[in-house]
Amino acid sequence: MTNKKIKTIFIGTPDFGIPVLISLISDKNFDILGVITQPDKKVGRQQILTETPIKKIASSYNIKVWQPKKLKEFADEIKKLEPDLIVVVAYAQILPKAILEIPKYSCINIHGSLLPKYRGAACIQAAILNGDEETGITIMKMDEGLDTGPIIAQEKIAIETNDTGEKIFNKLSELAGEKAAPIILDYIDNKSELKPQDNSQASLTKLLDKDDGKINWQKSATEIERLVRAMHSWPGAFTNFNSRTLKILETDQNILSINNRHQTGEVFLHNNEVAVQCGQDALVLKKIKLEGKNETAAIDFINGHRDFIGSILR
RNA sequence: CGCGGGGUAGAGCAGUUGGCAGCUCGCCAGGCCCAUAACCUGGAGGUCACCGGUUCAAAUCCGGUCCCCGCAA
Repeated sequence: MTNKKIKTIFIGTPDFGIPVLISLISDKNFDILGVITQPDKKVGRQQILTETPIKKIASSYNIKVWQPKKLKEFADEIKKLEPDLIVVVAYAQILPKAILEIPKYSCINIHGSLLPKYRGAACIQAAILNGDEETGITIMKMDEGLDTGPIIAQEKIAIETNDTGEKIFNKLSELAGEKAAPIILDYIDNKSELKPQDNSQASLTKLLDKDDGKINWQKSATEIERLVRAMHSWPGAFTNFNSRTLKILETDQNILSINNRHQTGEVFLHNNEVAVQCGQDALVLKKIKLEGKNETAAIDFINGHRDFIGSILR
C-alpha cells in the first residue's frame, strides 16, 4: 500500500457523483486537490444562476472548484497540479488525450450501466426501456473513446418492476459511493485485473431530449409502461389532452389485455380504473398531472374533467 | 424583471355584464334489492390562498403578498 495520499482530482456535474465525491473526501487515502465541474447555469422558473450539485458539495468541504468551459483548454492547469489520479463521474464532456495522460494512475470513470451495454448519456433509462432485469455500475480506466475503456470492476443491482429512472439513478449513485473508494484502491495496488470491453456487445445511448418523453400510443402498453418509468422524473412521460400537456407520472404495472374495443389513445373506464388503449393492450393510469395543475390520481381527475373518459390522447 | 396556467367543501373541478357559493366523487343517515362497487331520498362539510382598496353589495373589479404547476433553460 502506498503510504502517501493519492493526489486526486474529481470531475463531475450532477447529483449522481455526490456519494462518490464524499466517500473520496472522507477516505484518508485520498487527497482531493480539487473538483472540476461544468460552469454555473441559469436554472428553473426564475432563471437563477445555479451552481452544479457537485460544486455545492465541494464548496461545503472547502475544496477548490474549477469550471472551465472546455476541458481541453484546461489541460495545462491540471498538469501543474500533478495529480496521481483523476476520477470522473457524469461530467458530460469527453476527456481529451492531453488530460488522460496526466495522472500516473490514469483517469477512472464510473458509469451507470453494465458496460459495454449502454455507453453514453442515457444509460440508466435505456436499461429500463429495454426491460432489463438488472443494471449496475462499471468502474473503468478511461481511454479516448466514449465509455470504451477497460473494465476494472462492475457491481450489479436488480431492476424492480416498479423502479423508475430516478430510483435507479439514486440506487446506482449510492452504490457507486460505497464501492468506488475500495475498488480504486485495489486498482492502484495492482490487485485488479482489467478486462477490455467486448465491442461486439456494445450499444450507445444518446442524450435524452424532452421529446423522448412523448408517448406514442401506437406502441404497446408494455413499451409505454416502461417509458413512463424510465422517464420519471425527468424528462417525464407526457401526452396531449385537449391541447394541453398531460404528464403521465405513474401507471399500473399490470397491462390490460384489451384490444379492438377502443381507438388507439382512447381513455376508458375499466373496473373503476382509468385506462388508455395502446397499440397493443391497454394501460391503467394511476397518477397524472395536467399542465398548470398539481399531481392527481387519475380516478379523481375525471371528477372534474368529465370529458376525459372517451377522449383520445395524442 | 424570460413566457404562461392555477389556489373555491375531504378529492377533482365549474362559477367575472359584481347580487343567497355549485357540479362530480367521497363521507354520514335512510330507502330499494337475494345482493352490490349499482340505483333512489335526505344530510353534514367553505373565512372562495392571504392583506388592503372600490362598492349598498366582491369568489368575481383594482393594488400588493405567499404558495403550486406547464414551457423555456
